Amino acid sequence: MIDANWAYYAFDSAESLDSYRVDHEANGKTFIYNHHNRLKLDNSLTLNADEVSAKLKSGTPYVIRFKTPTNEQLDLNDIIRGNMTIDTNVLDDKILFKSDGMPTYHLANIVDDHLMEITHVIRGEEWLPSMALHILLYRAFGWQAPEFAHLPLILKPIGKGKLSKRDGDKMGFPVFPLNWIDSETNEVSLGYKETGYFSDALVNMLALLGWNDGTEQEIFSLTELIESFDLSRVSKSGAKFDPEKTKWFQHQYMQQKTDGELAELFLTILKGKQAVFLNEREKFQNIKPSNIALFDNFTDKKFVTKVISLTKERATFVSDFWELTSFFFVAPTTFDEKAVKKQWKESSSDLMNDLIGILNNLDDFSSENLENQIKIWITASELNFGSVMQPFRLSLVGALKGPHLFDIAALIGKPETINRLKFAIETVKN
RNA sequence: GGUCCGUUCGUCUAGGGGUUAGGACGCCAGGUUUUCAUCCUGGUAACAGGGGUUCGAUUCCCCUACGGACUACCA
Repeated sequence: MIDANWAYYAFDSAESLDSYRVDHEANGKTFIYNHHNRLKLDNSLTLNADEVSAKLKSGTPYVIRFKTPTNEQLDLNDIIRGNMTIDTNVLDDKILFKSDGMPTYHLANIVDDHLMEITHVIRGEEWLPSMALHILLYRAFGWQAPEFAHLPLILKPIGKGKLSKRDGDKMGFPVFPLNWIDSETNEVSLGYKETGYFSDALVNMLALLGWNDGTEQEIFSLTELIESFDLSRVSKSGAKFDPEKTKWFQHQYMQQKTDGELAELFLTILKGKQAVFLNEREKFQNIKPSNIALFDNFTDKKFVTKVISLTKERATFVSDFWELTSFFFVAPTTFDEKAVKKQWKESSSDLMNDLIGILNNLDDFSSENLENQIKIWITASELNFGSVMQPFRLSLVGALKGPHLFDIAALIGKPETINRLKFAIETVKN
């Protein structure tokens, strides 16, 4: 490039350039190393050949700068932004080769991409100002330039500027795909994977951030994305990142997974939970003998799959399942105080005793039959539905939450259901 | 400061010379439900401002404002 007059040696020291910058600034001007002043500076354009080779021989530090052409309106085409024109006179003579013998990004990038036969350069908008230089570099080498697409930036959810790792740490959402550990502070920034996001949900969210296919479809499988994604439909402006919408995507993908797939994932969490309870087995045994029988459920894929089917729709992450389903595996040992106060009336113990009587006589403990029989009893006894169901739920779950109560009873089975009712009658005092 | 890019509900966006300016997230209300959720239905809410061009502008052009990027011997 030097031989072809596309570049030149520059011997200016960092200090001298700095002082030029300071000088210019003091006069309200901006110092740019380009055609404006390259002929007044210390380089191979101003020095004669002998002086240059003397400097080089003596080991004087040098860089190699690009000799930006002058007085040209450069037509640039970006797949996303369309046509732009840049006046080459405003460009500076970028350093191509550093004094440490290493190329700068600009040189390395062009050479590397050319050698790798890159056809499309797709990168962040922060590179847009460098595009003119890169096009010029391709021209200088006599290489055909690839196509360019400058993607809009992802911005902070609140406040100004582009999204940074720090924002995620502050506001409690991941920024990186995987955990990232700061090598200096050892601080860990949680990644999407570790937080529990499915990769296809994350990809879908990212794809829709600044792009859509023109229809109202928002959920795209990877295959659909490959089919319909089109750079020319990417929007030009930056997009504020929305953690809530990201969660919504994750929830959608959660619902698409089969109960079996989710059970498989939950099973690994359950293994750890089971270990905890096994460690406390003795203490636990004193409180609730009935729990021992349930330990098998921790590893029973069929059982876990059913549990998932009852609770999937309310889960966003696999890690939500324990909170949602722990009562399927461990009987409640305590009862939500507020709920007890509100729903466990004076008559509740007697009602639950009566309920035990009804349940004892049931051979068919399916959810449907339970529901039918209990409703018949409630109607016949002229009871209030809630006055039975609320203490019943409290007994089985320990709180006023969870899926259809008869499904819960059917799944944990008759002996366990009755055990829990008995325990509640003994324990809950109002 | 300079150069470049951008600007439709709070957010992500569709649209594009004549539209009731559409969808999604969020929020609010109602419904479903024995509970908490989920879910369903409905509602809220936008063309940055000013000039042109035009019969007509949110859409095209210009200016301003605002936002963003870059402005290193980092990438």
